[in-house]
Amino acid sequence: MNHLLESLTEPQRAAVTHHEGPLLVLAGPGSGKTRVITHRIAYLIESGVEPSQILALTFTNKAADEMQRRVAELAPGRRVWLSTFHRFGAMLLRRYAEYVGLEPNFTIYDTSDARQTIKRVIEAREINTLNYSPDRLHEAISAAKNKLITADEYQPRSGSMLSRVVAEVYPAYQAKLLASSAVDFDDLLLHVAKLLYEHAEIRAELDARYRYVMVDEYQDTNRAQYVILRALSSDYPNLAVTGDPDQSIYGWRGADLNNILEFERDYPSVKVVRLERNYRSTKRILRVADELIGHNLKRKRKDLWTENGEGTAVRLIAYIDQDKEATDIAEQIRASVAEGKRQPSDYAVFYRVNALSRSIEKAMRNAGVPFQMVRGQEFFARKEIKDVLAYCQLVNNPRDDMAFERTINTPVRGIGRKTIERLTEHAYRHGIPLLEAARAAWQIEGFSKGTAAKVAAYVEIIDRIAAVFHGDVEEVIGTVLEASGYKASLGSDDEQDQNRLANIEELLTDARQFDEQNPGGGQIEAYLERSWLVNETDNWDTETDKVTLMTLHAAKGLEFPIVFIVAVEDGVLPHERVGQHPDELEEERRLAFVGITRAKEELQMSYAITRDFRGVRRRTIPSSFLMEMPRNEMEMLGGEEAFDPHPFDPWDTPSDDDEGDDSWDFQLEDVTTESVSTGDGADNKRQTALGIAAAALTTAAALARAGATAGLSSSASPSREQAAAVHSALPRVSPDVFKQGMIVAHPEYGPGKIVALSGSGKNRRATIQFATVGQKKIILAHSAVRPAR
DNA sequence: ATATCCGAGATTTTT
DNA sequence: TCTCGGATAT
Repeated sequence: MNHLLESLTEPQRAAVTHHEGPLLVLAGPGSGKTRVITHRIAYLIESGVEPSQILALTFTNKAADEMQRRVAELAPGRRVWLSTFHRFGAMLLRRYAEYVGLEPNFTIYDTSDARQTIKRVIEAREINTLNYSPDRLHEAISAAKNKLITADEYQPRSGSMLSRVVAEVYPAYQAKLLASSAVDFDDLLLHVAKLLYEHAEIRAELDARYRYVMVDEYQDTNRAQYVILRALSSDYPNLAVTGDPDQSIYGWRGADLNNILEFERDYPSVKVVRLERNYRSTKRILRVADELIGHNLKRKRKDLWTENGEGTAVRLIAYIDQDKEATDIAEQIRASVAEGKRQPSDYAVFYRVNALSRSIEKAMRNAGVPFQMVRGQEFFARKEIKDVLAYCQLVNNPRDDMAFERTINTPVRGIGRKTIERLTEHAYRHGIPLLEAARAAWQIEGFSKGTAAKVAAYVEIIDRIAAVFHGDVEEVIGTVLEASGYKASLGSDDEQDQNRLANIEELLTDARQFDEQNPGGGQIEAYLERSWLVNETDNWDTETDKVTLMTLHAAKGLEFPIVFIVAVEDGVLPHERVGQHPDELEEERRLAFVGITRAKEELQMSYAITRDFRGVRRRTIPSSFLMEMPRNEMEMLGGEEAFDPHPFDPWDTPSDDDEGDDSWDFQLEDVTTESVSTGDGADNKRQTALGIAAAALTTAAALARAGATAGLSSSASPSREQAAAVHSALPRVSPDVFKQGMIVAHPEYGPGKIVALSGSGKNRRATIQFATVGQKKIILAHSAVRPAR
């Protein structure tokens, strides 16, 4: 048998040997998906397909690099085009720039550049943004672009103020980008999609050229990517995609789950391969994950299974507060490492939001456990790096006004706001880029001799850099540092300057390495492109022996022997900002699923009974997801700390009304019964612990059922009687006790959540989102509204 | 041009 | 509680 197929299972083999026609590989977590892709590439090559006819697309550089490496092992010396979608888009756009109104030397703006540009556009055109931040507007524009809605097609939705502003800003922003010969990340896809759509001959040529297209993480593709892929696999429909609808966690970035759910409809002749065998996790971990995700409606059924051992029970722990949670986790890790049973790199701690990492970090430090946090502060996004590269950017693309504005007075050379204003005005009037306006400084009205001289000196700097532009990257950057005076400006020995200097040194080192790999000079554009599209989050190293701390999103695609997921609480996971749309709740559930399935041997989920968040201590509600997990695979622990007495909570008892949703009642009974039956008389503490955990879960169930989470859950609305009953159990309080985000109860409207507050004392008013009647503005002193807990 | 003060707002972030 | 950005003061 072919050596490429030897180590594969039957379904894997079926996918690898699939030659012509569309292919959908539904790959569960840990099912060897990357192997399938890389082996298929190698297999195609071995069957005589030219490597240049194969195109493989991923979402991250990390994934692309990893695959490239593995393909190189399987098929040495045969390079296929394997890159991220965006890089592929950039490559095509450089070739076909003119078709979409760009210069081939266009600049790629990152998110902050885009935001900056939007800001400038708003100022220049004096657009009334109704207080929507540039950030918010960019998000909306980005969403539109992901949906393939161009600036001139964009229509405001009636009733949406935001969209009305966007309708004004989007075309202006897009015009600015084109005038600057720049694109944002979304344009890299949008322009390509448009290009392929509008130019049949180019589409046909590329379709034929990229005869075999493969896509990883297909569940994360957006509309633009979908259209590009369709265009490239129409005459030669050899599109092979792999993905897992259950791991789609980027819906908020425009990913359209329907792309994968409806793949079979789009390509009727598709061959579907399911990789359901998991090689990663224990049976118990897998069953917990499987049962949880089974609560999603929008999915494709998969039967996950594994030959791995049962493993230990998944732990669910209720801690008294976040510090106990953090210290206990740190202590567990410290102890196992000290005993020599484990090493730090075996562990990972996941959280829903970055803000939750604090207590964990602190505890790790105190326990002396080495750890690394994976966070998106990227090297190329640092100010000093962007400053320096902006000079190169401007020389490479003289129309790049953004780069001009960034560099004109950085380092400071006495060119102030007024001067820039005049330049901008002049440029605007003549329809020329800022750099060109600067070249005409001597002719500009209102410029003193001194001002004009300063501007001329700046232009001189740009020209000096341009003179060496065809040399090595290191030389170009070196010239920037000297000519611009940037390096000299970092002369002080305060920490920040020193730090920046060090980063710049690092940049030079990086440039030198780049030059070695790309000899011959004149490669600055390629270098810039790399700086725009490669982020240094990829520098998370698996080599060093440290505990990994990261968000659930960042965890996708990784695996660890032991995983902790913290703050599995209502409002955190699922996050409180998920809207009323059930799809968003399902995405949160998938996020939990992703987290769980990262674990190979052990998994601990935990919540804190009280948590300090944004300065306020709040009692938490355990995540409703916990109630969707199989109790019999789990071990519920309160730990010492959970035994501390806490205030009587009227909701903290199982509700005994028999109305409403059966499944909830079943869950309640289930929990209660188990908490009692588990105590076999031996371990008293344990019994109490279970009791507390169960009671907490019960509270959550009661809340969820009452709809107290105000639209978060899909549960039915409470009856009037229920609302009144709940309400009467609650104490009356002073108006000033009410806080933003607080869950409250109203005798008539039932439970609700405070979304806004104003005034104090008897003037204190609250805007409350009720589950039943929507938003109401209420004067607290005159109302019977009470805190729910 | 820089210091500092206040208020608003505070998910996730492959590119 | 913390952080970022804008506005104001020096």
